[in-house]
Amino acid sequence: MPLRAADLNRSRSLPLFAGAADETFAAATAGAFLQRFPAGTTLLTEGDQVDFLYVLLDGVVELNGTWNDKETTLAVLRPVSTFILAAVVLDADALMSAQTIERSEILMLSGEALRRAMSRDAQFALGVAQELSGCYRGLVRAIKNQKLRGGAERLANYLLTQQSRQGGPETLTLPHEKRVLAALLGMTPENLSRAFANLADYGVVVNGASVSLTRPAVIRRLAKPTPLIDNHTPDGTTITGKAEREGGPMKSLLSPLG
Amino acid sequence: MPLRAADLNRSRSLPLFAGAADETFAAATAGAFLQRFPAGTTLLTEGDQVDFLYVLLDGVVELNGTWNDKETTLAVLRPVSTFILAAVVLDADALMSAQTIERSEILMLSGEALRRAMSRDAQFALGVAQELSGCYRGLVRAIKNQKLRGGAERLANYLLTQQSRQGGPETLTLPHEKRVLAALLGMTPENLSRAFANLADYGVVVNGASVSLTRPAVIRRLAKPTPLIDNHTPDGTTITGKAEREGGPMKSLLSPLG
DNA sequence: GCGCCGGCTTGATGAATGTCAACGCGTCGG
DNA sequence: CCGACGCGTTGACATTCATCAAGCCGGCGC
Repeated sequence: MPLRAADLNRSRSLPLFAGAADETFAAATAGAFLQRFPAGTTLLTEGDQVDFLYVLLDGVVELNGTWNDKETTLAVLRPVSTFILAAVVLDADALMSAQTIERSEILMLSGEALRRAMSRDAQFALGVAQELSGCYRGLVRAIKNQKLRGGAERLANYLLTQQSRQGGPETLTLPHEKRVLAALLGMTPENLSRAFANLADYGVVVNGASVSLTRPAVIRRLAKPTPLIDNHTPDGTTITGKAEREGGPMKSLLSPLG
Repeated sequence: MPLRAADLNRSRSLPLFAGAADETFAAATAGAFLQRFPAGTTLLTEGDQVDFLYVLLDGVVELNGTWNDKETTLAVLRPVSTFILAAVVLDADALMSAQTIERSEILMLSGEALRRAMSRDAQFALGVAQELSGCYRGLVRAIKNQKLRGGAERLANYLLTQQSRQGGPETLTLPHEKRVLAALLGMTPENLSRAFANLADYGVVVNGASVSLTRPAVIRRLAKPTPLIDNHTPDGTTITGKAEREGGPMKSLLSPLG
């Protein structure tokens, strides 16, 4: 609950607020408060009225949707990320649920205040529009990834993006439990296992959470990555501050989650 | 090419411009021009630099993405709709291709001018953010629809939304060729045929482009429509002018396309 | 140490979907 | 009138994927 200056500073450096006047930022964060949640907490259920913009400062949260007793993961977020911006802008119901995967620290900003701030500060509204554009494009990538590629191909591309985000070493570390990864890639844990097994022929060696891509050329020939689907832009924990780079809240959508 | 006042008026009534000052609207439409395209024209290819915001005034256009010789339809748009707003806001490459399905009339607005206008007029920037939020939510619905429902269920829900949009009569008219519908629902034309055949047991009678939903209760029990996925809001050809209603450019995403 | 439990893997099976081929049936042009 | 062509349908088949069941393994508490 104690709202520290350091926490506000982290929000200030969000691309979302990049162009905003200090005055605007102050107004937008006026009624803000910080909250800490244990792992497995449901922050928001789809259909709920959304009153706050959430800013994940620490931890991991998952966004998912359900229908008819089935569930699908839409994104896994890492700090610093905002989420449910679109619902806040429209003052509408949430279309997805959010729950913590690990113990998380979340800053909550009044939706009402944000909307007022947008009306007053064109630069801030522009920042919001840019952030939303990034989210939108993240979703377009996700749909293309989902509908155009098979399971093994999605995994291969995930590994390549992950490798790129971690600095391009031969062996990378999976940032999530495999079950979470499976959900993110739109398959069952069983099929993720089999997909890994298939990739063995392409020089992918798995050892727990660490994965080595021996034979980069071969795996790339299978994955056929493209900037029109895969966003290899480094974006993970470090905030760039440049609003133009794509991948706001949803940056972690398919591969971009590390 | 002749830019008539009537055409500009139609754009003026777009929710996108609802809050904008007349001055802003004038500036944004300064270098605008109107263009007419025959059916089957490619307006934009994914990867292209985007210099204009497109406003579909008449006709039908399809948005799709490709990878590895496969193609998927992301949306089918009807007038009046804007498209590739996100790319314009970020001054980025297009993530999807656009092509006319029928002869179309399209207004093209300078992206540069739009971005400048956003910087100057907070109300306009707010309108853009709202439009983008609607698009974003449309995509979220699309992903949930795609990942959580099977083919027959997607079709059933499509029919229900379509029925709702056409005023709720027992028998509705498919607004597209079946091949286009199949692509929109994420299946092959063959499977669409079979899906229709399956729905016969649920009181769905197909006769060319006209479909009758005898036994509404039965088909609804199969479809299980929900506002968290299906947007039954009437939205088709008539512009509401209310920016808050959801479903901007992408409103036609899954069912909302008529 | 022992046993329990959760995450992961593996195999067997079935449902859903894509692919390929053939056919009916309209439209259109010779 | 006839034939070509495009759309839609139907059937046989292959592939992908989910589901169910069982087993392996490492961590942790007793």
